[in-house]
Amino acid sequence: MTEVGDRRVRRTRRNLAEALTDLILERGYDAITVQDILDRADIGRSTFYAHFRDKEALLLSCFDDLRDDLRRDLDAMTPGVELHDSGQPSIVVFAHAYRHRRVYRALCGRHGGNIVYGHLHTLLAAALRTHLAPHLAASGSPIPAEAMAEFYTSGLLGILTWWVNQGFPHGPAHVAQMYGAMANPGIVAAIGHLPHSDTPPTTPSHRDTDLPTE
Amino acid sequence: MTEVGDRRVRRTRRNLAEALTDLILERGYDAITVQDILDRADIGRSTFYAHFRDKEALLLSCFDDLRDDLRRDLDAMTPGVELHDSGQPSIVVFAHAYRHRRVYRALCGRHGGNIVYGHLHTLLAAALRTHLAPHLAASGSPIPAEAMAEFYTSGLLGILTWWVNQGFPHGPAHVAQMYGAMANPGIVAAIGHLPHSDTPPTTPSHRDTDLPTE
DNA sequence: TTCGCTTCCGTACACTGTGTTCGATTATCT
DNA sequence: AGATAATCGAACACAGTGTACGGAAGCGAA
Repeated sequence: MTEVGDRRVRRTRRNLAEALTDLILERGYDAITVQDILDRADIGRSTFYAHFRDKEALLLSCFDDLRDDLRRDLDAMTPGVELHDSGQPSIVVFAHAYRHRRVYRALCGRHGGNIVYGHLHTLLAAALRTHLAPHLAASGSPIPAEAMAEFYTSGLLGILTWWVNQGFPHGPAHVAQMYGAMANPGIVAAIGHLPHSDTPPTTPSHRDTDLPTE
Repeated sequence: MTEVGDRRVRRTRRNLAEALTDLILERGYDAITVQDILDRADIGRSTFYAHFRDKEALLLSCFDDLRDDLRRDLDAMTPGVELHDSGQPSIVVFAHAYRHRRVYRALCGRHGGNIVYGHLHTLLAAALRTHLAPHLAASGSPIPAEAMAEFYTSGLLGILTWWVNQGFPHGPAHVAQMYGAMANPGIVAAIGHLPHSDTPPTTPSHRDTDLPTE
């Protein structure tokens, strides 16, 4: 498709992405027409279709940047080990969301529609499955790995969207700890232990290294 | 609007509902046009709009019947007590889904779209909040009730949709037990105990009262 | 059965939004 | 400065939506 060397191309894509996220936050994704985006971004109709097939392609393009970023952070974790009591994958996700608050508000909030949610769900489920699989295999748990990944992925996304929709209270570390307090006991029960956990996850209280609320 | 005493009305609504769920299972909700429903149901265009404002209204009408049924089942539980280790609200939901497999497959499966999911989420979150609130108040947990309801609702819906999309393996009791095995340890950790639980939920093995797979 | 009422049908229509085409114009890179 | 490539804008065909209305037919009750 179009290359990224040209300044005009960068300007066009940047304007379109910004217009889309703006409009999502104002009216919600479903209520937006292509013409709305064009007017807001001050971009010609034919130009838009030279870059994206439709509205959804633009949305996914916006999401892909975030997605690649997040995947890099997730892949940076050592799989199978270093599951602290706060939950390794979750803290990465929450920190990432906090770092890109505005985009998360648009894409993962109440107005974002289900498209992004589905893709994010797939991404996180794969990451969780990778982290859980070795432990599950060793413990002989009767619960299928897919079901576990499904449960904890949905729970994580539930807390994430709740956090986003509330306007990011409490800072990422605190939210990650809340998630860990609810998720880890179940994981311990299924696996039998939690690698590298010196403190029992049943009583999370002090040790709060939070950033101030936005 | 239209009354329900007339045989023609019942026939129209029944045909429309059946056509919709059929088409959802075949192509997915988003790919369906009103005209498609009309052709399948053999109903005139103007007749459709005499009953429903649009496609979504028809979908919600289908969902409302289920919703009322499920809510009755949920309200039949004594709030605050009788939380077995399998998880009271969850077993009700899973049993209800199993009883209405076909509709759940259409409305809550991969093809159902996000509309139903959102409404079901709201309903279940309210039910869970009702069940958890008294225990949370007594235990002084640092986790806000909204966050807990969000987490366990999302997890429940995650397992539910996974179960639905897999074609209902394992029977409702078994799935409810899986959910309980993952969810209850976290609830115990937050609340401090689980009312009326004589057996620890950490090792769910025998005691399977399942129905055979469909 | 017949009467009155309601629903249903079918067509036609206005309208909104989509995605494409193409020649003219303008910005960018080298 | 000149070749290249992106943008613009207007026009177009198309699909789907929701409404209006007159005639036909089914329904419940007497």
